[in-house]
Amino acid sequence: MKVEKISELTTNRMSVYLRCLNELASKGAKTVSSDGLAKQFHLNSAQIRKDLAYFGEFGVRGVGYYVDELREHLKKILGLNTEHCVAIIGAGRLGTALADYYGLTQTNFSVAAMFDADKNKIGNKVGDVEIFDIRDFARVVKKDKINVAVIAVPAPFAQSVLELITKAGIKAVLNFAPIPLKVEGDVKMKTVDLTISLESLSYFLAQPVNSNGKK
Amino acid sequence: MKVEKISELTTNRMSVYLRCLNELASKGAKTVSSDGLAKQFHLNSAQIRKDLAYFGEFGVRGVGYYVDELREHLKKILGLNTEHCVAIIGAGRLGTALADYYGLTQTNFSVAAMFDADKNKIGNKVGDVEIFDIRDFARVVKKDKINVAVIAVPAPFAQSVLELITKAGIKAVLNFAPIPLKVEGDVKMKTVDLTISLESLSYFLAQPVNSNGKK
DNA sequence: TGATGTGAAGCGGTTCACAGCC
DNA sequence: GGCTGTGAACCGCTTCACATCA
Repeated sequence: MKVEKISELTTNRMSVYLRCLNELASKGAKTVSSDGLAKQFHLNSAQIRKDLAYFGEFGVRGVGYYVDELREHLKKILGLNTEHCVAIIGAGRLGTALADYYGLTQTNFSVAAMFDADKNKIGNKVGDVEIFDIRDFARVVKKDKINVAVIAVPAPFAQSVLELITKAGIKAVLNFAPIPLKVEGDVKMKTVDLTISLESLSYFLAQPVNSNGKK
Repeated sequence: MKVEKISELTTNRMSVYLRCLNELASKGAKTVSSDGLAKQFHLNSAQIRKDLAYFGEFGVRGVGYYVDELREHLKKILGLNTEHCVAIIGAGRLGTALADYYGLTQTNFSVAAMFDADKNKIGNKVGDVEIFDIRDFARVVKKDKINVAVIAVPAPFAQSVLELITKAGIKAVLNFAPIPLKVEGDVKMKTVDLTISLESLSYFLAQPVNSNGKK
């Protein structure tokens, strides 16, 4: 185990490993080797070992990893042993879909509040989640101990929403607005940009295919 | 201009550049330098030049790039000069939200059909888009000339849906199922995994913050 | 023997720095 | 003078290969 900076690529994979282990556990597996994991889930065994080794020596030589034990380690590493309270800013189609999506599938994240500027939406509920006036953002964040924000507003409003989020002291942001945003200070933002994904697929479709069927 | 393999990171950025140029054009800019682009949108000027140079010599030394001209080049490179027909598989919350999302914002993509296995949903419409029986997939794909598929079904069904898509001859897939999928043959798949994004944010939140406010 | 943990090699992408051109 | 296009340097991630240990 080394004390060095962990790359985001590694933390992303940690999340994948946890998912794989959950599946193995549900099938009753007690131990698994890095090679076994790699084969089943199309991963690279050396990478699995290296990623895990950043955080500790979880394996047993000649045996592999104990599934349940490693799951617990991963949950702790990923901070999934504590509950996260999520605010969704933007109660349009995307925002409301996300409200349900997280609520249903993610046990460690719960959507505590939604926000919008549209008077017709304020006060309504999406499932159990109330839509608040965006002007009450800081107050509600504080009251409900919200520590994750999701930006689901149209692109032109995204930067100012991000600043609002930053001012409220939230450190983790998931952004769906298709626009480069400037992040200030000690805030982590992840952007999910569907336009980029689609246009990149479009690029692929526009390429001539070789005779062997590969690019 | 070199003849070499273009990385996906580059094509992703091409999409970003196009967006930036669209914004500049709407503000009436006629020319822009790589440095100007970089400064305004928090990019790297050398990378912009290098990315563009993979596809041609679009710039003029001492001047920069002509905005409208470069936009046209980028659209053509990204295959955005032709219409793409999209099928969404899974008419749940996410699928229906996406149906509207694309229809509203993306001019070169149009959602032609949705699919589900739930008899109660089949025949209904989301906006203008009809929900078909998943068993009619191949037929509808052929009839409507669908060339992009979106997987918005629960994880356990995703692999078999992907195989259905592949069999129907579709080459571009956008996957929202949080699970590693095995892609066969000449198919390009992009995965948008919200669980990974969230858990990676959770990891960040779990880290101790240094006194200088940086990691 | 079998699988981990890890130094070293390999590879790909980013950034630098400058020659070349308008 | 200003900005592009690009070889070279740099950097970080991935993969290999093996010493190490149960």
